[in-house]
Amino acid sequence: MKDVRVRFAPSPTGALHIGGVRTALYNFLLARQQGGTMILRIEDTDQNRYVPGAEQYIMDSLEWAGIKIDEGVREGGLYAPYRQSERKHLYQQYAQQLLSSGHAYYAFDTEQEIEALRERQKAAGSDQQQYSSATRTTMRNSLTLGAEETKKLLDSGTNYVIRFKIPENEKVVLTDLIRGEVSVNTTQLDDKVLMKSDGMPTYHLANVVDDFLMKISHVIRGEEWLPSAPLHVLLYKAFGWEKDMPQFAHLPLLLKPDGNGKLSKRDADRMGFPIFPLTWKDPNTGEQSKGYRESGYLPEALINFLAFLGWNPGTEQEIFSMDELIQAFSIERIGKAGAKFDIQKAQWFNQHYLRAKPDAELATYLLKTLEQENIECTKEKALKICSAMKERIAFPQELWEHGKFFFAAPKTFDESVISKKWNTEARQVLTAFRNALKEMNAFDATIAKSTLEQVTTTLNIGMGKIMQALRVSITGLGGGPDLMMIMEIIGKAETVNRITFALDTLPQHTT
RNA sequence: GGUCCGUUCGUCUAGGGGUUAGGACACCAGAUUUUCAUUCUGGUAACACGGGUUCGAUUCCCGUACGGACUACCA
Repeated sequence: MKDVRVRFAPSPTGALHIGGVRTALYNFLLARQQGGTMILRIEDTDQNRYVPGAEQYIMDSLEWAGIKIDEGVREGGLYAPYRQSERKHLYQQYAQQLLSSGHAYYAFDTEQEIEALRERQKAAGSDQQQYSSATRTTMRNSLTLGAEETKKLLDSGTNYVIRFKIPENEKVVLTDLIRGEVSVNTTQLDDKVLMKSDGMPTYHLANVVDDFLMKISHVIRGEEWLPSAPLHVLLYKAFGWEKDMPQFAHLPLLLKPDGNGKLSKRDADRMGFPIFPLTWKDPNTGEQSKGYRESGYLPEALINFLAFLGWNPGTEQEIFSMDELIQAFSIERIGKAGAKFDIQKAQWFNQHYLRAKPDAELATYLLKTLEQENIECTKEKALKICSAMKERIAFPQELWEHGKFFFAAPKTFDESVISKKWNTEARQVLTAFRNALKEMNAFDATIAKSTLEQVTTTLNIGMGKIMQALRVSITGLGGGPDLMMIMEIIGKAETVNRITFALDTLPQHTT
């Protein structure tokens, strides 16, 4: 079996879409599993749509996600260059080959002439393709004009494109690794432009030429390419490369969470989740889109989530590291139907991976946030906070967002807790507890607990009845990590102050 | 419109001629937790429809419906 060589071939027209990340991932998994090569090829044949920074963004995104490139623009490789704009001469050369073998022809039709053809077909009620075996004889091209006239036009610098001459009434069958045999008749195909009038190739030509030259073994790409796959097969045949044709695998699409249709940036914005791996600022509009990274998603969580959108191992294991995915992956187990994008599941994965992180790593993150907020905190304290918080958060930023009370006394108190639990008994216990605390020297979570137990026993009031009140007096909230640990972390003096403040300011209900 | 592709719980999916149609997320309930969350236990919930083939079809075949992709000198 020939070496596995796969490529991810994005176009640098903007940020990398999350669906693109999944495509890259599947390619990568196959390459790694088979001991093959992962190639990043930049498909920048459309000069009008080129966006500065997009290429760098794509590479940064893949790197963040843990998808490593073996050959590419940055890495180099035996088949360089990996940027299609730098391979222009190659496409011209291969287009010439097709021209001389009679598989392609020059076309000189203007936009208006093409438009006129379209009108004629519309009037005739035809369902056929625009420029095809049925209509090419009526147009201005090297087939109808003859060699002499064609040469004259070429020499005079007339604009032209090179079109592929689709064979007449032929059945094209291709085997897709995911969908099985797909067949289509060439009467349904049109004479696609291979070389544009600016001298650049179209996707179809460049893609086939490069995949051949780069010895690509598997073309794994989105389902949106399935309709043009027969054209690509025809191209391989025309070049005489049929035996070296890569195997195709067209991936099911990522669908919007509600309703139907391809997942778009619009949907993501509307539903409030990222669509790009990293934050992206569109240089044209100036619009900024928050990425998965900046939203607190861990790369391992995103990868695990993405891997399961369209693929599954056939076992009941859900948690997979990249290495495990590499082991378990197989194209055969990729599904055929589109997968709706469920951000809740991504959050669950994130929560899982976040919990698995050592406290020290989370503490480093928290400390960085605190620095930005100009809040002092020792490493020991950060460690304790992370340990206390980690079981109840899904994103690292929640360490700070849900843990502000560790650093500042509450200014407001949860109304529903106050109305339900802030009563005479609670005030009694809190007062006694606060007074007892004042008297002591040593203080930690265990002491806080035993002290509170003593107080409640003495006053003969159940601990459950006053816990919420105590919590709200210290954190302002109705929920949070272990209260005794919170008191230990903020310290005795702060605990006493906060209880005192609450007793002084909150209404003295007598319920 | 045409071509191609698809259709199992709300979502991701397993399964496959005879199953109590399995798991996960979400949701709901109970337990535990002195509170919230965690954790644990349990629960609700699916084979798009119609014809075949067959002793038997969710599974195979054909239609229908629905959905999607494509239909550029964009990728």
